[in-house]
Amino acid sequence: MNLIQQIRSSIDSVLTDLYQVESNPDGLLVSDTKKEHEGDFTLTVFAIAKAARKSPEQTGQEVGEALTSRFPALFNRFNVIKGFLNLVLVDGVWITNLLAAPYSEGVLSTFMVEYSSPNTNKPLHLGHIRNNLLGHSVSEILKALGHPVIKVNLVNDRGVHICKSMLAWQRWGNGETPVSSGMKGDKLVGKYYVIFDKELKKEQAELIATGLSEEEAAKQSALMTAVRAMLLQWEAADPAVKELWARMNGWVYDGFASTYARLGIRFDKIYYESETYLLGKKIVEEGLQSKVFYQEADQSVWIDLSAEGLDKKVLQRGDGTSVYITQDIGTAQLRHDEFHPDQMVYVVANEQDYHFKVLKHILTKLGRKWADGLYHFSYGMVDLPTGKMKSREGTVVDADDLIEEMVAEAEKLTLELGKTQGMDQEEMSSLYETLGLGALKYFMLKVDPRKRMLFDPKESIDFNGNTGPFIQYTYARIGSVLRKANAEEAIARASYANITQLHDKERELIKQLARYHESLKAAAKDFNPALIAHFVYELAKSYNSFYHECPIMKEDDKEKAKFRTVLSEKTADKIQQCLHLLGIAVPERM
RNA sequence: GAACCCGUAGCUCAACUGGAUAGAGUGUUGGCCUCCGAAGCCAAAGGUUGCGGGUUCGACUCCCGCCGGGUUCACCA
Repeated sequence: MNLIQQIRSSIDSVLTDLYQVESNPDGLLVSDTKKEHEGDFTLTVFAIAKAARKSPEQTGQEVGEALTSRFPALFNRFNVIKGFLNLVLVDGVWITNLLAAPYSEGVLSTFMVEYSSPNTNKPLHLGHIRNNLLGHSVSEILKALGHPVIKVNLVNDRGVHICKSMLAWQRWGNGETPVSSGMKGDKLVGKYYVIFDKELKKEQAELIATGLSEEEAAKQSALMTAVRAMLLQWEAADPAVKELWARMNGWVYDGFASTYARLGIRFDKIYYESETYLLGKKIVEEGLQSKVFYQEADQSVWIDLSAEGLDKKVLQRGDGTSVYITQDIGTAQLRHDEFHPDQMVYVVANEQDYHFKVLKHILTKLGRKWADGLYHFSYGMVDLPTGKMKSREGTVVDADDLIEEMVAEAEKLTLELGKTQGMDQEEMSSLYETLGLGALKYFMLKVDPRKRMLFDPKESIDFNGNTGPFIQYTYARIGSVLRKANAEEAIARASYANITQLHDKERELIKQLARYHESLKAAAKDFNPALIAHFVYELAKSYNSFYHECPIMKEDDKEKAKFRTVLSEKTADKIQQCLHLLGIAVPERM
C-alpha cells in the first residue's frame, strides 16, 4: 500500500466511525495542499459534510481531530479552512517513503502501439517527429507500468501516390539514384513526388486554357490516367513496375532508417501495406457475402454507415483496386491473428478522426469482437507561424534538417559556456547530440498531445527554463555532487537513522518524488507523456531549489550530509527514468 | 451545409478531470558566483479564462446560444 492509499484508507475508517458513511477510499477527494496553506494533503469535505448533516467547518474539525488522535504515526497536525481539511504528515513518514522499495502492479493487459506510419514518397517532417516521439513515449510509459507492449510501424508503401513519384522518376529522372545525386534516398523520391505534382498542375492549367472546366480537365488528365494504369499493373504484379517500386522504396527505407536511428525510434515489427491489402480485399469479399457491404453498378464496394450518423464509405474501387481503409482492415486482422493484443493503439493525427471511427464501425459490423480494443490516439497537428505544413508545397520543416539545427545550436551554446574542458572529441559530439535532441524531444512532448501546437523555427527551441537541457543540467549537476560525495568516506559511513526533522526544501523534494507513481499511472491512462514531462520538470525545480538552500557535502552534520546525498541520488535516478520515458538521454557532464 | 476539436498573462504552455486567491517558462525590471556546477536560484510586474446566459456551497472545467480559428465529411492517403 502506498502513502496516498494509506491516507485514503485512514480517512475512510475515520469517516465510517464518525458518520457511518459508505466506505469508498478511492472516492475521497484527496489532493496536494496548495502551497499557500500549511499541509501535505487536503481533504475536500463538502460532500462528506452533506452526508454527515453538519457544517463543512465542523466536519473538517472533527475528522482532523479523529485522524491525529487515531493515527499519530501518520498525521502530525491539521488545519481547517472553509471546507478544506489540510493535513500535515509526520516527517518520518516522508523519510520512510523515500527509502521504501517501489512496488509493481502485477499482470496487465497487452498493448500494441502503432506509430510513425510514413508514406514512402515523403521524407519525414516535423509532424512525423511529434508522432514518433508520442508513440515511443507512450509505449515506454505503458511498459514502465508493467504492460507488455508491441511497437509496430505500418509503412504506406503502395497506392496511387506511390505511383506518382514512380512515374515522375521514369519520365524525368534520367536514371538519378541516391549515389549519383548524393541525396538521401527518401529526399530523392520526395523530390519526384513534388515534380509530379508540378507537372500535373501544369497539365491541368493547359487543359483548362483550352476551355475545359476544372472537373473535365481532371478527368482528361493523361498523367493521372498513366498513374492509374500503373497502379493496376502494380496490383497485377507487373515485373517491371514491381522492380522499379522495390528499387525506389529501398532508397526510401535507407533514408528513414538513418532518421529513426538518430531519433532513437525502434519497432518490434514493421508491417507493409503491400503485404496486408490483399487480406483486406479478402475481408471485403467476406463482407459482401454477409451483406455488410454492397456493390454499386460500377462494381465499386461500399458500406452504408448512415445509421451510425456517418456517411457511405467506399472500400474498393470499380476497377478492383483497393483504397486506404481496405489495407487498414487487413492490417488490423493480421495483427489480431498474430499477437492477440488486448488493445490496439493507433497514434495518428486528429485529421483522421473520421477514418478511425469508420474503421472501428466496419470491423464491429463484420463481427470482430476485438474491435472494441481499437483506440485512436488522436494527436494535434504541428503548426508553423505561416500555417499548416504542406509537403507538396514545400512548406515543411524537414526532420533531418531540424535535428541538425538543434545539435548545432547545442554545440554553439556549450562552447560559449566553456564547459567542455577535459572532454575528447567523441564525448563532445555525443553531448551535443544528447542536448540538441533532448531540447527537441522535450519541446514536442511537454504539451498536451491532443492539442495542436505551434512551432516557430525562427525563435527555435530554448535551452533555458522549462526545457530538456534544464532537466539534463540538473541531472549532470547532481552527478557532479555525487562524484565528489563518494570520495568522502566519512559521509558514506555515516548513518541518518536519527533524522526526524526535515528542512522545508527536503520535504518538498521528497513529496515530489513520491508523486511519481501517480503521474505515471495518469500518463498511461491518458496516453499523455506531457504529464511525465511536467512531473520531471517540477522535480528538477524542486531539486535546484533544495540544492540552493541545503548544503550537501559542506553540511557539518554528517548524518544530514549522508541523507542529502541519498536524496540527491534518488532524484537523479528518477530524472533519468522519466527522461527515458520521453526518449531523452542524460549526460553525465555538460 | 453538417459533425468533431480548440479559444487561458505580450508569446509558448499548465491547472490533479467540479474545489481554496487560475499557475510555470519566456520576454521586461531588479537582486544573488572569495561558498558542493549561474544551462542555476530569489523577487517584482503581467488575467473580466473569446462573449452572453444557465446548473450549485463552488465553474477554465458541465449545459444552452453566439463570435473567432482548425479539421473532416473524396473511387487522396
